[in-house]
Formats: sequence, C-alpha cells, structure tokens
Amino acid sequence: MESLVFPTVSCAHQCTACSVRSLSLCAALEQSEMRGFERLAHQMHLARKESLFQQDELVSSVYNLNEGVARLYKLLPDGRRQIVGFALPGDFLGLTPNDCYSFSADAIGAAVVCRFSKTAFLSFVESKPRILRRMNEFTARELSLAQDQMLLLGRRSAEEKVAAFLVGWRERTEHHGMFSKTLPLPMSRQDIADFLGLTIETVSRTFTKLERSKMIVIVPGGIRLLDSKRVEAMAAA
Amino acid sequence: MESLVFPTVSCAHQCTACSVRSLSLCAALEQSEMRGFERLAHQMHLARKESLFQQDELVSSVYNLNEGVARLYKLLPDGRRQIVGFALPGDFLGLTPNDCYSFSADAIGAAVVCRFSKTAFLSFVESKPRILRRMNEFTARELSLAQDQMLLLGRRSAEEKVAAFLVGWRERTEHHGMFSKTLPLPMSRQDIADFLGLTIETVSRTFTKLERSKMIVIVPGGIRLLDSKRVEAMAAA
DNA sequence: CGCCTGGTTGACTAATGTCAAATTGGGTGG
DNA sequence: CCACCCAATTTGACATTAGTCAACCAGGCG
Repeated sequence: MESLVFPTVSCAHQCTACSVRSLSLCAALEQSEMRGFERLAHQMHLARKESLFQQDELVSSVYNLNEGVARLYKLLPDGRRQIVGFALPGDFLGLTPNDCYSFSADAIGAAVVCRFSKTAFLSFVESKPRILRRMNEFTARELSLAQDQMLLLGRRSAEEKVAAFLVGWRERTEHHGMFSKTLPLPMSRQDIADFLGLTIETVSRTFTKLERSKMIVIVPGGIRLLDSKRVEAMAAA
Repeated sequence: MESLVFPTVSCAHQCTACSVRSLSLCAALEQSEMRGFERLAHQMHLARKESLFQQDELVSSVYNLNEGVARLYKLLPDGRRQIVGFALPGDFLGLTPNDCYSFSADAIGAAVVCRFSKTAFLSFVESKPRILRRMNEFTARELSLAQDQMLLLGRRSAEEKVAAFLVGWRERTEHHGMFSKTLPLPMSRQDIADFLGLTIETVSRTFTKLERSKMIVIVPGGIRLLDSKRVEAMAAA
C-alpha cells in the first residue's frame, strides 16, 4: 500500500501550466480555444489501483492522463485477463466507437488525469479539424501499437515476448524522461504476464534467465539493461 | 490459380454508383464534395494474391476496398507471419501514423479498390470535419477489433480461438450480406492459423473436432454452422 | 489421367502452464 | 530502530497444450 492516498478531487486546471500539454491531444489547441477547453477539464487525483472506468460501463467521461501510469485491460467472464496497453502521461483514454468502454482502466501508482464529459468533449472538438486530426494521429498510433502487440502475442516465444516488452517499454519511457540507467517497471509481474499472454511464473523465470545470461540485472521496482544489444536481438525485430 | 486474371488498371470511377459507399469513409462526403473526391479516386482491379502494399514500403497511396477480401499481415525477419486483420468491402487501408506501411496487404481473391494518392487524400480531408470524424470512427473501430484480437491471442485456447473466429467472421460477413446458411471462408487454413496465432495443423484438427461434435460441417470454401449457440459458448464471450 | 496444392491425420516433442513450496522485501506496529 | 508480517516474486516438479515432422488424402487444373 501507499502512505499517501490522494482523495479523488475535481477542480479546474490551468492548461497553460500543464506539463504534458505538448504530448497530449491538447497540443493541437489554438490559444483562442484553450480557455473554452480548460473549462471542460476537471483534474482528478487517483490513488494506486483506483479505477478510471470499467469495461462495459456506459461511457460518460473521457480522460487525459497527466501523471502516472495506467493499466488498460479486458477480462473474460472466467477471470482471465489481457492487458491491452499501459497508458503514459499524455495518453488519451476512453473514446470508443461504442456506448460502452471496451476495456477497464486503472491507475498503477498514484496518477493525475483531466476528466471531460464525453458529450461536452465531442461537441467541443466536433468542428475543429486540427484537434480531429490530432485525435486521428493518436488513435492510429494506438492501433499501430496494438498490431505490434498482436504479432508479439501470436508469434513470439516467451523469451522474445519479454525481451520485446523491455525494449518497447524502454523506448516509451525514454520519451518521457523517466529512464536513467535503470528501467523502472511500475507494473507487477502479473501485469507483465497479462500483457504478454504468459503466466507470472514464465515471466519470472524468463527475467531470471536474462539476468543469469548477464543481459539485465533485476532491481527493486525495475531492471537495469546491461546489454541492450543482445536484448534487442532476442526481441527478434 | 484463377482462370480470369484482372489486369491492374487505373481509371476514374463514379462514386454515385458505388455499391459500398454507405459502408465506406465516402459516406461522410457531402454532395458538393463528391465530385472533387471522385477525381482523386483511381479504381484498380486486383487478382488473387496480388499485393496492395508491403510492410516498410514508403506510403504513397491509400485505398478503399470496394470488392473482395484482403489479408493484412506483419512478418518477422525469420518468416513468421501474423495476420492482423481481414479487410472487407468498405474498409479503408494504408493510413499509418508513420511514413511506412506498418503491415502488408494483399487480395485474397479478386478484388477492387479505389486508390488515392496519400498527399492528395490528406489535403482533401484536411479541413473537412465530417470526414475527419468518420475517419476517427473507422480507426477507433479497427482499434477495438485489434484489442479483441489481443485478448484472443493472449488468453484463449485453440478451441476458443477457432470458435471466436467463426463467430466474429460470421458477424462481419452478415453485415455484408455474404452469408446464407453456409459461412464462406475465402482465406486458407494457413491464413486462419496466422490470424489466430496457431499452426495450420491445430486449426485443421480443431475444425475436425467441431465437426465431429456436430457444431459445424466443413464444406468446400466455408463451413455450415449447425449449432451457433454452442460455438458461441465455446468462444467464451 | 495424374500432378500439384491445400488440407487432414497421426506419433512424438517441446514449450509453457499448473500447483505447491520457499524466498524476498517493503511496510507496519511494537 | 527492529522484528514481524504480508504480498509479491521466485523456484521446482510435474502436467498439458499446442507445435513439429512426416505421411496421407482430395479436389482442381492442365
């Protein structure tokens, strides 16, 4: 558990001061549009493991992740879980083609989001081509990641999956400056397993194997990449 | 092989007469926009197995599929293949967030597409919110399908994969009126295997098993669903 | 008529999952 | 500050699923 639990508050927010604006949808906002948009945004603090929304719930809100990491996942009726992605600051969540969320989302650690009413958001962007194009870019990038993941899930071995995960996660976190010499892994082994279509035991064994072959060192809360070249090679393109 | 091989021709096309307009991106076109759009479109006929574009090629064109079924796939350097989707008439192909196609596409049987120069297409839609919104819907639907497929690839057994594939394919083909009592399967067993992350042998065995348990009948070019209820149950939601 | 491709079947193997126990490490309360 | 406790992780022994390799079969086309 965490010592600090943020209460879920809802308050106005200054877009001009936003640290992830350049990474977000909002980067497509004109100066003149900013004020109107700002009025729609409600900042919320989430505690570790707190849920943003759940699969099959009616979509009422959409979210921009400002801080923290979120886990996006689907559940089968019998409880099997597939994580479809990890969201990082700047990612936009909750827009679906349907009326219901098609996956659940919750905060891995403490997180901060901007919440928007779906209808208010949609009518705001409705006639703004700049934002619509940026939304397209975002969705297309998500789609591309999803297709990479399909290749991983369908055709890679356990070792390749883990190696590819480490490489991909490093790439994403690098863009966020949250990577020095040790790669932080805020998600649990179970999360990694559910992302890679493996069991927790296989993930654990594979980590140990990579460590024994001197490619990584396992440290609390993450790993150190000793030989990224070899890890990349193991990821099999 | 096929007796008739359509040469790859390029010619103007009448959107007003287009049979898949209502299913396509183009349904978002205003009357007034139609003429301009029409001038950008070049209709092409593709033969069985003919390629539309290939992974890592520079994106020059984007396509609207008018007739036929296309196979969209990624390859690993060692030849392992993952089919990321089957495209049906009305689907829009080739828009990526990058400069290169992120997967290859080719026609499974004979097919007809409208080809657009990427740059011409982008500048045409650039400032047309109706079309941009429809593009968003299309990409979001693709993404949702991809996420369903991630759940399938990562967490379902071989039987569940095949059952889910049959149910999903039936749903999609029903919308296109190409489904009577027998469900057509224009793709090969290898294609199905590469879509489901299985081997061709496992797919074949699973089909036989479903047939022996009286859920389906295997017929040339497709299957008959005898007991869709049971197949749906086997798909595990 | 027979070849060739795609599909099916069988016997065996390897990879990954399952179940259970041991270990680690961080957080909490004494 | 230290010791304990709990959850997360690791490890081991064994089971199961799906993959591999190889042979066989069937239908369509020349």
